This record gives sequence, structure tokens and C-alpha cells, in this order.
Amino acid sequence: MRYSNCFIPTLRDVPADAEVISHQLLLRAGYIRRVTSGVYDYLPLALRVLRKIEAVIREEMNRAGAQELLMPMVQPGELWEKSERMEKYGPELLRFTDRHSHESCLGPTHEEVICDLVARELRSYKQLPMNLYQIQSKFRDEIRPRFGLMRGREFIMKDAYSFHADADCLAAEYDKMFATYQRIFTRFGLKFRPVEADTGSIGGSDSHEFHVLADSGEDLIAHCADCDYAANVEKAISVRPCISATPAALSVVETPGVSSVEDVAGFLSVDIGQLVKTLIYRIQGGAQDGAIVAACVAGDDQLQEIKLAHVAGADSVEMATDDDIASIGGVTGFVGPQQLSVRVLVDNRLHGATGLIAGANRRDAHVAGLDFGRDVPEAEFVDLRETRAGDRCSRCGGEMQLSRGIEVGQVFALGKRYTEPMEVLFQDRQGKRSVATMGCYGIGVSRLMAAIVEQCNDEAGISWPLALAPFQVGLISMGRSDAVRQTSEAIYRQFLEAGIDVLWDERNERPGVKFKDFELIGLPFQVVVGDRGLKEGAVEIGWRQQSRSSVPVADVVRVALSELEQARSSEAVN
RNA sequence: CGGGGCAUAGCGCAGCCUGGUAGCGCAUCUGGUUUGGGACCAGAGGGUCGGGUGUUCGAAUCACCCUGCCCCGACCA
Repeated sequence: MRYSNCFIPTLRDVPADAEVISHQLLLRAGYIRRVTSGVYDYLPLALRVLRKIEAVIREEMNRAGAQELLMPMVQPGELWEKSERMEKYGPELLRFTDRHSHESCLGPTHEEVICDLVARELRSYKQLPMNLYQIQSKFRDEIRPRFGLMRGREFIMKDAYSFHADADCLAAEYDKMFATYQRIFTRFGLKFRPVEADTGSIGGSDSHEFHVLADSGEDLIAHCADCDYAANVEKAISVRPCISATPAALSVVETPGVSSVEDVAGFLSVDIGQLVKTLIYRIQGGAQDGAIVAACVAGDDQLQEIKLAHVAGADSVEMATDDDIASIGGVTGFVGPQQLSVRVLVDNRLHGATGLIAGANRRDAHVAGLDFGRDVPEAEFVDLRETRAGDRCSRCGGEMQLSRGIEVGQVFALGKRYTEPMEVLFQDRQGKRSVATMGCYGIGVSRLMAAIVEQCNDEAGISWPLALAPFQVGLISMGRSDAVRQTSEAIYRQFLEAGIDVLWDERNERPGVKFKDFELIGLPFQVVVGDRGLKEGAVEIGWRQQSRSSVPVADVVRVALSELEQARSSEAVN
């Protein structure tokens, strides 16, 4: 492309409302523009990058035996009624009614539609397994879109769905997809990590997320320094000894006006880990919808609400109100686990601990010498605490560390969560009707583009991996002499003939402007044609942000191509 | 939805406290000089000061309401 024909609206200043680097650079370099909250235009440069990302994903998915199809964005409400997600999915599902009063929604994901399709066509086990995928726009009415492409409401996703005759076959496909994802993210040159994950609103049993490591990431992941255990903190299990004091009889201590764990520990001069935090929650969804539960963790731990929701059989939990707390025999600020009229779930770390301090369920008082086994016999021990840096690994005893990550992919072994209600049935080898087993596998394509920018940037702008850059070569004409113009054009044509994406900057701009723009938008390789070099019959070539070398005009394209080829093969990991 | 902040030209900002008819840098357009790392000179265009109501002789400025955006929390690719 000739630069003067391109729509590349670059900005010198950083837009004030862009917080993270990927958002700033994609805006500044003319890749994206906001249309409305969480919804963006992908400008020509962005589309070029997206197409290249998609090409890699397609290649790997196809290699793994998956087939591409395309499903609609508009989906009928009845499908969601059938899977029982019409209610469960909540306000994130954008619903609307058409002129015939049919309930419809914009697809946030496609389990319903694909199950409906497969259920209609699937007859025999001989048709299985099968893995179908698409790359398509999704819409989720996020509570708080932010960070540009990192959390949009409309975004591009690659979503794959596999169907199987049995659990073993699903397990094999899950492993294959896991390996495929490793290959994909490796090909993008990313520092990433697969971690065990919660299944969230999608449901199912096993799940792994793929996180690109970045400080701007919204997720916290825990990983062992010594073994390969890694998990989202929503799920990570780790070990830390409990601080327990010498056993003692249960006694009441007056703690006037002192209620937070920090204050109580200070007031009584004890380690904060010796206290018990008793948190009261109201359950949402599930069989116990609306019920209240008590959850206890050590004073120096944080409760992980997602874990609580799971053990309580809930979709989610929310902090109880003061009235709720009073209704079960507690006193806000002084709640303790004893004699509450609800289920008491206690974190495993407190199992066997003695001499603990907890609220007394009476204003201005705590109890000391608490021993769950003796004083709260109905307590159920479960994993509730959030992993902290420095915990011991639950597998090998190594040290746990925390990192921030951007979730760019997730794989799920769904089992029959959708195929059962959606009636995805087939005749098995014995001639019996059987429910198919399912897996699903997503990659956030537009988010991935942002995640790559988070990892690939410097002072000057974006530094795309060669394989993803919108143009691999930036050809800069310096000066307006006929010699420069003609030589540039000849080189430009040769690159085009060689099938190289080249952006030729033939604008009547000063060199500085051209260099800055190319570095901002992130073109990896530069070819510079100027009168100074042409006097010696040479032009300069070189990688972005590195020094350039002179090459005779006649050899430029050949040398450049071989440099590009070399870089390509060292970048590619097969 | 709860908590915090912001809204003035395409982008970045000043002006507001102490009301008096809107300004700076960059970008854009015209002419000229420049052309090896975001040029210079001269001129020009572009703003219902987010919207509404009120106070006032007079509101970007003061008051109230609304809307939008950004950040922190719950959600997720």
C-alpha cells in the first residue's frame, strides 16, 4: 500500500481516557476508535493484524482436525430457555424482542446454537467425534467495559465445540485442544501460562485458562516455583500452617468498640492469624437460593468468594446485610461461628487449630480459646481461602508465587451440561440412545491483539512480531528527487511481487515524521531510499529500532527477503 | 449498582475559585521556504464551553438535575 492512500489516523498525544498501554498505543497508532462503551471500530491496520492472528488460529485448529463454520449473532430466546440459561446468564445477555414479539438475544457464546444444530443432524456414534469452530463477534453486556480491547462488550472470539460419544474421547480432545492452544500462543511469541480454572457460568468439570503474563492483567494467577502447578486464584489450593495458640477453655473477652481483625489482634496483642474471620453470605442461585451461610477463614487470609459459592452449591454469593446477620444470631462486627442458626463452613487451614479468637456474637465482645472441634462441632471444613504469595504448593510443597495475567483463552470439558437439556442424542454402538459429551474452547481474538501489544511495545510504539505486523516492510522515500521516487517505486513493486506486505511512505513529509509513524504503528522492517545513499548506489535496510546497513540497490529486495525469511524461521516454533 | 474523578476545537490542555461575550500547543487548510529522525514564516478555518433548568443586566465560570466518559469493586474471551 502507498501511505497516502491509507487510513491511518495517528495521534501525537495520548488520549486522556486510555489507561493501559495497549489501549493507548492502539488508539495513537490509528488501529482502533471507540464507537460506544466497550464497542470499537477496527481500522484497516487493526483488521490486517486480526486477520493474521486468525490465520494462525485457523491453521492450528484445522491441523487439529476441527472444521470452521459460522453461526449467527442473533439467537432465539427459546434455545436459551431450553438450556436454562435465559435466567442464569443474567443481564450480560443482551435481550430484545422482534416485531413478532419473539424473544431474541445477541450471542455471548454459542453452546445453545451449536447444540441445536448438532442435535438435529446427529444420529450415529459413527458421526463422532466432531469439533466445530467459528471466528465471530460476540456481545456481552459487561458491567464495566474497560482498557480498550481488553474488556469490550462486543469482541471477536474463536469458539470451538466438540462432541463425543464418551468421556474418554472428550478427555483426548481436551488434551489435543490444550496442546493446540500451547502451539498457538507460542507461535505468537507470547509469555503465557496455562492455569487450572474455575468453570464460571459456562459450567462443566475441568477447565484451564491461558493467561498472557502482564502487570496490566485483570486476573491473579498462582503458580508453584518448583513444579508446574498453576491455577487461577479463584481456584488455586495451597497450604500454610495455622497459627494456633495453646489449647484453653472458651472464655469471653470484652473488646469495646474493637471489631476489625487488625484492631482486635492489636488490642489483644496476638498474631492476626490467630483470629477467625466469620463472614456471613447470602447464597444466590442453586437449590439453596436465598439461604444464608457463615464462612470462616483465618484472620490473615482472604475469603475466595468463588470457592464459597462452589461449596455452598450456589451460582454466586453476596455479603449479607446487617439484618440477615441479626436474623441468624450474629452481631455485625462481632460475628463468631458458635451457635449460629446456619451452615458454618470453615477453611481447612483452621482444621485442628486451637486457642483461636473469634467474635462472641455479642456487641463489644470476642471469645478466646476457640477450638472448632470442641466448640463448633457442626462446622464443615472446606477450602475457602485465597492463595497468598509464600504459601506452600499443595502438590509438591514448593513456594507459591502470584502473577497478573490476561486471560486470552479457556478450554472446558463440559460433559453433558448442555447436551442433556438440549437433547444432543445419538445411537451408540449397542444401538441405545445416548447423550453426547461436549467440550468447548475459546480464544479472545480481539483481546489477544491487545495482550500482544501489552507485551510487545517500547518507547517508540508497538513492536509486532513479524508474523502479525500489519505490514512487514516499511519503505521510506526521503526527498523528492526523481531518482528516489523511481528507485522506491521499483523496490515497492518487487516486494509486492514477492508477496511481502509493504507500506510505501511516499508522502511529502520530513523523514522524522515517517520514521516516527512507522515505529509507532510497529512495522518490523525498514527500507530507506534517499539521495545520500543513491549517490553510492545504495539504500538502507534494517529492523525497527536498530541501526540500518547499506545495500546496493540491485540487491536490496533479495537481501531484505532473506533477512525476513531468516527471522521468520527463528520466530516460528514448530 | 456502590465508591471516586472528569466533561472547553480532531488530540492534549488553560480559563472557572473572584461571572463581563473563549484561549494555548499539536493536528487541519492556503502560500512560501525547507526535506536523513515529529521543520520554519505568513495567513486561514474549526467550539450550541456534554445537555437542561435556575440565579443574574450578563453564565464556560455560581446552584440544582440529567447524560456521557474514566478509575476502584462484583462479571468474563
